[in-house]
Amino acid sequence: MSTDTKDDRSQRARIVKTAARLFAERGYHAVGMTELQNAVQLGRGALYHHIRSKDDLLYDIAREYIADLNDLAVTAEREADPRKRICILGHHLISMIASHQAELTVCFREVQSLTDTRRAEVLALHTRYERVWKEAFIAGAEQGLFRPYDPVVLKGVLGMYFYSYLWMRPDGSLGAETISERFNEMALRMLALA
Amino acid sequence: MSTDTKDDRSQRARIVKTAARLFAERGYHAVGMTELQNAVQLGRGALYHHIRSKDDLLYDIAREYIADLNDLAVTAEREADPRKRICILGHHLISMIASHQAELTVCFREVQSLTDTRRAEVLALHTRYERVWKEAFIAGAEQGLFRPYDPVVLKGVLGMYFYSYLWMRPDGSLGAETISERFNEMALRMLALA
DNA sequence: GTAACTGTACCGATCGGTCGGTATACTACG
DNA sequence: CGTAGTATACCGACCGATCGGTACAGTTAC
Repeated sequence: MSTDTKDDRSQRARIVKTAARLFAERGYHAVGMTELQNAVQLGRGALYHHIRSKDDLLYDIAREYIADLNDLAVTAEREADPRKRICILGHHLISMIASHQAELTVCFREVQSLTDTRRAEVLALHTRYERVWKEAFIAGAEQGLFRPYDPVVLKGVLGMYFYSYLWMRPDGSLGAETISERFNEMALRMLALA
Repeated sequence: MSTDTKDDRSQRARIVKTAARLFAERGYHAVGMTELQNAVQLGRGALYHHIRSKDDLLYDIAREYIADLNDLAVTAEREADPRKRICILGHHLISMIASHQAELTVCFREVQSLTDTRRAEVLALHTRYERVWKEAFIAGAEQGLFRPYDPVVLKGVLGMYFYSYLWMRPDGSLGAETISERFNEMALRMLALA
């Protein structure tokens, strides 16, 4: 009784979290609804009482976390110094990956599994996020702090950060702080004038 | 008649190539054998005359291309100068991704879809490949050319290169030469002594 | 009562894979 | 020459299992 007033929302959150973990571990199409229902210890009917469809589950995960990343990016844009802005963006990104690795793994790796319309929507959010980085690079170049803007440099820097979702371990000896500090330093090296 | 002597091997190669493309585009589990048989314009029986199973198809692709990468890495190890060795490794990696993007996408993204034994085997090849890079970093550090070895730097550099399988476009304006040259320069910056 | 929550039995569709059988080409034997 | 034998390439029907999703009755909380 005491634990039952929050049921609906908390059950749904539990389902989404578990789904994200399973999708990240084994891939969206490899995970069946039977497997998910066993993981959350719910019958088929109960499971579908809380969610609309498997596709919606994926959509919700992929959309929410790239949207969160964009929200953080907006706050970074207030920083005028391009170097500091890069560091804030990098710190936010690594922190998000560290604290929501499964969800961001789904976000990065399973976009292709979304239906056409939804994939386009989520990809637009990815593009928007990348644009914030790009504009920081351009601002730095215009102020004479960075080398002239080069899309290859942008992709390289983003690759360095993004790829961490594949190797970072939440219980590993390397904390998010350590990683983001070193990555930020490397990013600034990559951007520095020759 | 005139085209039929080479059938078996070339048909199989065609199937593997098509499968790699489909797996890269939509994911291993999302691609059905019916879709593959339509793509190669063969009946079900004919398809299974050339391959043993869907899993074998994935295994063959994932194994062959990471093995090729390792073969190239072995030749790079002959280079004594760590800086040049990095450049050779980077050039080979980007060239391989550019020329076999679909296969390497499968190789990087679909390892998880392999059965346990095979996944372990392929992952061992990935580890071996990464070790070649690591040893180049360590050699450079020992010779006083690079900063002391740091696993975060290794992951960052590898992320920069690897991530290109997601954004590189074979018909794009950026050639493999351009990309690897700039990435190599950035990698050396990341490794340079402070 | 009623509205939220849950389990079970079930649906059509699709999954990877196998089956018996056919067409064609090459070889061997007379 | 003919013809029987063998191997390869191929087809489409079909298999049991599982897929995502639904219907509905039962239970619980207020």
